[in-house]
Amino acid sequence: MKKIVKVMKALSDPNRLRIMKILSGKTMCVCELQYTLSLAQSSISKHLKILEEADLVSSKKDGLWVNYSLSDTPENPYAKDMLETLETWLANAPGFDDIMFRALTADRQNLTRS
Amino acid sequence: MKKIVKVMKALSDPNRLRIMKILSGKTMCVCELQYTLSLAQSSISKHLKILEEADLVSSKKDGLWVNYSLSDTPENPYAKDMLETLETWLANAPGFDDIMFRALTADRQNLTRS
DNA sequence: TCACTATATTCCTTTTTAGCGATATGGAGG
DNA sequence: CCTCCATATCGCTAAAAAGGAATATAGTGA
Repeated sequence: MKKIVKVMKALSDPNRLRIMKILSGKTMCVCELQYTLSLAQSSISKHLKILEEADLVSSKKDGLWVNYSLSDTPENPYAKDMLETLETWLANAPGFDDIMFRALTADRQNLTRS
Repeated sequence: MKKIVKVMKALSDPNRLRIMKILSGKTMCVCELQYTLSLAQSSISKHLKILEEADLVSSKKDGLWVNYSLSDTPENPYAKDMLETLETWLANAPGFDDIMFRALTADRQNLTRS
């Protein structure tokens, strides 16, 4: 039951749903999500941690960057079910257009000083 | 997207999940839920309101009592999906034994002064 | 080793939520 | 109309969650 709560809580925040929607389209690093959502970097990191602890998202280091994507093989069965459900929901739900448009121009190369 | 958040938020609280579990077994009035969950009456009412506004639960007056049950024909499609999902989840999830036992002895006749 | 960069963590503030007691509402019966 | 009861709502307090700025961490390249 604790696990159900964890997954539901993770999905009950608009910005985290936006992250799920974005990641359903492509893998992104923290800075790209930060740009897309116009949130502070620490806020993005915190949201990602909550999603990762709910087993909805997984991360993989790539040098300095950390790439986040939807969890491919979630151990938490509730997360697994919700990932399937979200696939349908987020594909059709309104209210994501502006974010998805912004996501198109999020490119770590341009967001970086190097 | 607002509607998704509403449904997820409604399901991200342990006591509201307990209510969903109990109502999946039988229709109950507020005082029976209050007895089963050992919460203040006002707290139960508030939880039920949140669940009802998410379209997960519906109510029907019966004299002085108000009977609550799982929403039979939810208008909110996300609520509909989650009701199906919860049917499986709650049937198997651990952590509800004590509550379900208490629910067995919840009877409005014994909880009432009349 | 040093400087630099992306991300994680900490600290603090503001907002939201859960809980309770007290009061309000509305139906039932005298 | 008046009283009683089940439930809903209000007002408040305490705890949790979201947000940002600042700092810590860890990888990279010189």
